[in-house]
Formats: sequence, C-alpha cells, structure tokens
Amino acid sequence: MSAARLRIAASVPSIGGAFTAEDLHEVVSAGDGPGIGVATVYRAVAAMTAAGSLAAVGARDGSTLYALCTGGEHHHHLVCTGCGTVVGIGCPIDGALRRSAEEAGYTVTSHEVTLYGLCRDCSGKRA
Amino acid sequence: MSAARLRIAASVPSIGGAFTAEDLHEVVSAGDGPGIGVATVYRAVAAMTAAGSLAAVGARDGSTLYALCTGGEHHHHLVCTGCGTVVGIGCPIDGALRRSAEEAGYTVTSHEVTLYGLCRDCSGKRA
DNA sequence: GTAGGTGCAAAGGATTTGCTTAAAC
DNA sequence: GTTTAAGCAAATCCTTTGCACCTAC
Repeated sequence: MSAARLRIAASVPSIGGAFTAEDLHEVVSAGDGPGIGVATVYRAVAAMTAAGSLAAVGARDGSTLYALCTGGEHHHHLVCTGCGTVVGIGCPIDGALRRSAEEAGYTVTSHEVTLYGLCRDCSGKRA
Repeated sequence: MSAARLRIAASVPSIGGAFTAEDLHEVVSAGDGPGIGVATVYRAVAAMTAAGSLAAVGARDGSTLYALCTGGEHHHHLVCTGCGTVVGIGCPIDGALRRSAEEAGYTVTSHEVTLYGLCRDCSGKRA
C-alpha cells in the first residue's frame, strides 16, 4: 500500500462518522506532508469500498456519504443525521420478504438498506 | 396543472418501469407538440416526488432512477435490474429492528430500502 | 525494468438556477 | 392583473479520466 493510501486510511477513523469525499480530502490535506490530490482520494475510496472497509451510506447535498465499515458479516447502517455517527445494524431482509418477492416472480439479487435517525446526544440536544 | 406537467405525468406510465430524468425527457420530447425543457422535467419530477406519486429507486450510471409509486401506504420498491420494472414491497423495518436501534441510543426518523433482482421474464431469458 | 499509484488539471455529466416570456385564475 | 410555471441557456457541483512522473518490487 502506498504512502498516500496509508494516510487516507489513517484519516478515516479520525472523522468518526459519515463523510463525503470532499470531507476526507480536506482532512487528509490538513495533515502534514505534501498535498494529496482529490483524484487520489476518490481512487482510494473506491478501492476501500471494493475491499469492504468502507461503505456508501447515503448522500448529502448531492455528494455520496461514506462510512467506515467492519468488513465482517452482512449488515447495514444507521446514520445519525445530526452528527454523522454510524452504527451497524442487522439485515431486516428476511426469508418471508424474500419469499413474497419470489411469489411475485422476482429473484432478489441485492438490496440496500439505510436507516437515518438521531443518536442519544443529538436527540438530547434537540429536546 | 399545466400542459407540460400533464404531458410529463402522462408519459411516466408509458415507460413501464424505472427511468432516469434523461429517459423521461426523451420520451416526453418524442411526443407531438413543442419541446419540453430539461429543467421542466426536473421540476416536474421533484414536484411529483414531493407529492408521493414518484419515488427515487436507486441510481444508474450516476443518474437517479425514478419510478411510479402508488401514493398509498408505506412501502418500498423492488427493481428488476434487467428491464426496470418495479413492484412495491412491504416495509421490513419492524418493531424488533427499531427497538434494537433504540437500545443503541438512536431514534430512527427515516429509512430507505430498495431491493434489486430479476423479474420472471428476465430471469427466464437469462437461464 | 515494469507495473501500479500519484498529482494536477481538464473533461464529463447530471442537476439546478436566472431570467424573460407565456399562460392560468 | 397577478401569480405560477415554462423554456432556454449558462452555471455549478461531484466525479472521473488523461497523462507524465515517480516509487516499489
């Protein structure tokens, strides 16, 4: 792995939640050392998404939101719309739903599930 | 409702499935009468989405996919990746999942669920 | 020595916005 | 007569790509 990708990978956890490519580029560029190009950030994000360590968790103002993702078993994400923190959640696409889809003649090949809400802190601040 | 919106609304069912704004503009422009601007199509789509008669059902090549949506009760969509046909499905976000989110300190405010698969026809063609 | 990655800048595409004109109530 | 929307074009924004250079194996 190259130095640029290492720096990018190291910057992701410091954001602590969902981020856009622009956010990430900003954080990476804020660090020391030479500048890192936007294209490199996009390429790294694409690579990490393909590798399963990042996941797209929605969009904000037309740009894609990404978040750190445990590469483990199948799950989805719950994003706090207040602060951007993300937690993993189980997959709600169970046998019954899949079966009803098959009764309609469909073979389900993939699915996307994302929940949005407020975390404890943001919920409290809002009250 | 204006003539342009009427023509746009009338064109949507003729597509018979998911479509991009560009698709819709093409179909609308293919009809008789004067041309309809791209901006008008986007404005109409936004209005119909806000009204609940259209829904965003994913993306294709960076452009948003829309589909006709019964404005009725809460549901989600299953999109055929072969031909673009869309069927409504029940919401799998049940009490258990919501409760587990609340145990994590989150108040769920909204969610997105989209399934992708192959309809009977496309599944057959593929075999 | 070669393959892959980087940086910069430019290209590409989708969507939005400004402004003037036309239509509806 | 006023308000709302259309139409056209330009602008904006996110993302991808081309290309020359550099680094690592």
